[in-house]
Amino acid sequence: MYADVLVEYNVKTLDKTFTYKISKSIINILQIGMKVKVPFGNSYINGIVLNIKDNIDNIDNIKEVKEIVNPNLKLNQELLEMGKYLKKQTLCSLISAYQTMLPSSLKVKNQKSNYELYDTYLILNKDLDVNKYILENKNCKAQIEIIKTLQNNNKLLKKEIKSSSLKTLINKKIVLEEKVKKYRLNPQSKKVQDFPLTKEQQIAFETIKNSLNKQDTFLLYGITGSGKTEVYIHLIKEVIKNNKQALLLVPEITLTTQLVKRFYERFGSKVAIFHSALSDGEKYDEYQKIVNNEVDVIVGTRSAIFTPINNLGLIIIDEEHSENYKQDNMPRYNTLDMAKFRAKYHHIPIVLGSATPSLESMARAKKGLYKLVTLQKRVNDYGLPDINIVDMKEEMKKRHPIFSELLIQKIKNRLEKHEQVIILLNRRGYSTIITCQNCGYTYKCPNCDISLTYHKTTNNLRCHYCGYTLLKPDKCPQCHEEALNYYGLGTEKLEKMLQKEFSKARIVRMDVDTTTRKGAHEKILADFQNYKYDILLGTQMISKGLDFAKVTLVGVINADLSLNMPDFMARERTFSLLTQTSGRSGRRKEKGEVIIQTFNPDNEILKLVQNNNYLGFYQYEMQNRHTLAYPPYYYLVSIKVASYDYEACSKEANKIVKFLKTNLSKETIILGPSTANQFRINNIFRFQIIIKYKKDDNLNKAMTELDQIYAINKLVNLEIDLSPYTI
DNA sequence: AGGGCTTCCCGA
DNA sequence: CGGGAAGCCCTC
Repeated sequence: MYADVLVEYNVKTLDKTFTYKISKSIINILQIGMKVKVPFGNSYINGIVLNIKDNIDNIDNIKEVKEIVNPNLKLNQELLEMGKYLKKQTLCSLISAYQTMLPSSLKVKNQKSNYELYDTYLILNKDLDVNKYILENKNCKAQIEIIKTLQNNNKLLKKEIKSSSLKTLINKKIVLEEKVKKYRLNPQSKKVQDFPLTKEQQIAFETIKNSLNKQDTFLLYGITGSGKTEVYIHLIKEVIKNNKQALLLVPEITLTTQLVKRFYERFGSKVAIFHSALSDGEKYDEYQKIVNNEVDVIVGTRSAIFTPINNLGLIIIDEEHSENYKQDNMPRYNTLDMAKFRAKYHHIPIVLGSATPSLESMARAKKGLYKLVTLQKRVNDYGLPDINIVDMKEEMKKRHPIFSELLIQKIKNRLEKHEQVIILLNRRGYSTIITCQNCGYTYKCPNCDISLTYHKTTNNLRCHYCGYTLLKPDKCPQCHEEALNYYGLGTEKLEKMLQKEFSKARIVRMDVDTTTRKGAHEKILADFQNYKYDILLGTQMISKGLDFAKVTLVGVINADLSLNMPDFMARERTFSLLTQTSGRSGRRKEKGEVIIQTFNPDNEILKLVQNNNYLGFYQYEMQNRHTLAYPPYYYLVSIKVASYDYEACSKEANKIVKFLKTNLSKETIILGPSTANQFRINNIFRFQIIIKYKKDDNLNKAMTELDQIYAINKLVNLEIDLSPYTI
């Protein structure tokens, strides 16, 4: 018998299997999907068995596979196939596909295999006469004490007994040690009351429930506070009734502490959680729980889509519009693609939930490819907050450059009433955008309709899509004032200013800088929940999924920041961000309020946010996308050409465009090469080529070919993204 | 010629 | 990826 083994090295030239003779010692236990240690070159490395066969074409000097690394764990048939699909979707090597799918404790390269944790218990040896031993050792008081305690308790944790006499008893086999496998996370369920579903929720639940054995995709469009989670919970209970498991994906688990807590309360030890903030050991444990069918529900971030759930019954992707579902390094997979693979494999439905569905999902729902289920009301008929838009151009004149009069007055009011406030300042990314402080004008590319980015080194404005360049002007072309300004206010500075304005307020800041330590998110949110703070200030990480009863005011500082990001998705992101953030306000009886500060009060997107008009936004933005040939009307591919050699980089990028023009279909649009968004990082230059296509039968072949050609090129490196979220 | 350093090639 | 072979330069 022979085994085809995929080896651990992630190199394009080794993206194939090697055949080994299976040693007699493991021939009865070796299975496809197992991790093995094999001789390779002149050392030993790990690999995965992809195939077992009886005969081979003659290979000289065939070597033997003798050792299985961890016989308890293997990639099952579904995961093996999903890896191949992942490779096809992202053009990565098969081994890196499998590496991505496995938690770090189980990665192919990993030599350490023992992550199991045990509790050691002590019990009396029943085969020996303990009383006789006591009589014979009357002087050993400490020993007798231990024996007495054990007689009374039957079983004791070893670490509870500190006495050194224990060792003697263990050596004499009077006391035996018993190891019991232990999990690092042991959630307890609580008796909680089920909320009765509202009419809308009931209809949503029934609709999806009727498809539980079908391969349908649902778009659950429910406004903020409409109780989507409760619908999920009811569906999951239904799945469990059918003896199947449910997978609930969330964009960022550290921000969904509240959700996990809710699931722990309902389902207790039947929940496994899976996300990158877990330690290797914790991940290993949770993985084991899943492999051994010990859980009913898996809650996790995008990597949880690869967990070996044997009897999957439902996949829910919450906040489906979130960019976190796309992995932004190799392999650049899209979680929804993987979910669709699994849904097909298990013949089960997918539920996509959001208050602001992505245009793509909504377009598919409208086309009938997805089934649309809507929740239009907040539970208990709590109203949506009132949204005010404040014109900061006016405030500037009144010398209120950061906090408008209205916002200051409303915050004061909340502090007096002992209610809470959330302040959002979305300073993300580092592109510097020029805005006119007098009239709100921002520079846009005439070809691509995205904001131009200021480059200090060359003193010009540039379009990162097509390469359009403009020398930096002194005056605003619209109002001719010298009021062009670069934005650079961050949360840290804002915190200080806020504290100065409200000296007595208790303020907490939540952004990347304050949340790097493990558990920091949880602590900030718990403290805010327990009213240890009056104001929570943060970046977009405070926008999603939070539910605080006392928050009745949300303030958005500088909404223009995200609106003017140089990206065709900027409008969609802004609408979603502002709608989601607004949704944090007034989630109980007290009416909520939102204040959005902007230099563009007439902006269409902001007006749509103000009126809670998602469908209006959908129509408006679909029109834009149609005109400018962006998704969902066109699919995109992004190719980044990177090299430390500027000349080579530019030359190859042009060669690639030529290659694409001859190899892709005539209808496909090829843009570039232009300089990539981050043109020069660590002295590596990056050019970008963008492909827009509707249907191109040649695309896959051309991309694979390109990838092959550049796999061996050491001077130039290609980063191909077949489903970019951002370009 | 032979040592030392870089590049190339290949793995079952 | 990583070890060994081949290729290449340099020296006393």
